[in-house]
Amino acid sequence: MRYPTGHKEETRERILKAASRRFRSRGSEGAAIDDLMRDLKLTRGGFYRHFASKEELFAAVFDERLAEASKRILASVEKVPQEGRLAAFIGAYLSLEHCEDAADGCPVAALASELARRPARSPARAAFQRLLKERVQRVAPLIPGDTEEERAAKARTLMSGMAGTLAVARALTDDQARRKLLEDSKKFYLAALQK
Amino acid sequence: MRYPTGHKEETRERILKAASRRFRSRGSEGAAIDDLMRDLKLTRGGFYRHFASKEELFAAVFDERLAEASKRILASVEKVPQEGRLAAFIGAYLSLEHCEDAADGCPVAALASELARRPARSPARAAFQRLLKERVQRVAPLIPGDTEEERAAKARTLMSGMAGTLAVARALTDDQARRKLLEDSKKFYLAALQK
DNA sequence: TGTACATCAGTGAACGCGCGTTCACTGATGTAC
DNA sequence: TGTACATCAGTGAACGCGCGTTCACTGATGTAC
Repeated sequence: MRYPTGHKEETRERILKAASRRFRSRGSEGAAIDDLMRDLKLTRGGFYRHFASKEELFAAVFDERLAEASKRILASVEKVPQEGRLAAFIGAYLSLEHCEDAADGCPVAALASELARRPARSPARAAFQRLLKERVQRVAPLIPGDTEEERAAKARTLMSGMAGTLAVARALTDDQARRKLLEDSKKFYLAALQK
Repeated sequence: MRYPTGHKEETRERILKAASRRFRSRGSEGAAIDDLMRDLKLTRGGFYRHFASKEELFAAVFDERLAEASKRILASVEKVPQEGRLAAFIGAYLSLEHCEDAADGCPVAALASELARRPARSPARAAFQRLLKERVQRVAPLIPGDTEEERAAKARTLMSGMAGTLAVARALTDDQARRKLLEDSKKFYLAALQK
């Protein structure tokens, strides 16, 4: 069948979107191409018209799709008046909803330790580093600090730290303990970052 | 062959030790039983005289082996005079050596996000939760705070946060950026926890 | 304007490999008599 | 004390399954003439 103009690009986007959810909720090894394509009402063979390999898809997801994930949470923060933005960001990141929704949540919390096991020169890691850098630029302005460098340093610590807290919270089996860890950490980071 | 008394127990310990290293450096899916046993000069079949399944091994590793991993870093801290212990702990945890040695390092940093994907009632997650609890008890006394509950809460936030920072540092490709993240985070946590 | 051919996203069977798990077997030593 | 049998940690071939990847094929539409 010959498909309308833009059809291929559209399919590619659908694959990326579904893959970015699957990778975050199941890890890169837990997300099978067969399942992924079936969700989109396609079959496995068609996948290779869009990506040369699963690993290429993984890198593309970081490059083209996951930047958006961080934008969503930050966009909601920007509606809040300046003084409340840091609290809003921390509150949203360490919220129970974010904790329960890994598929649409932060890729750092879901995939950082997996990325560390990939070869240092892998495209996925390069894309991950770009994603982090962009985030720092967006988060740093929310943080009090005398120099831009100080704000950026604190933004990096905050983001990597909260990602760890979220990952641990997700691994806990006791719901009470999970809520408590999230709440205590919110307070801790907010107090530590406000002068 | 009939083996000397205690031989089986000894083999079991060797498997646990090797597995705990492999799981931390490669993740639970990246560590194959065949490779694991070959490292010990044994063959795959023998594995099942010690564990009913790979998943059982995974849980046993958390239960019997990884508690020790945290003891090592904390034991070195206890040689330091009381006032310097928190700084020593944070410094050791966020050290470049720990960052470069995932195999012998903190299991939370290496495996938390993977654990979150296992069924909530899995033995591995239960064992993980016990491990965390024990760590909190050991770390809390290092932290200033008026009540025991306050110290424990801060210990939980500190440990999960540093685990995230370590995981992100390991995923970075730029060595300069890695050192900087570790150093900045050390300063941040220390400043935030000292009254 | 009509006909023949080219295009190419998607299909689905098949391949190959890795890996968890099973199982009949081994053989040195312990135990029963 | 010597002999026959039981034990059981470890062996390695084999099984089965999941999954990434390949490939000959399809067929509606675009293009060349």
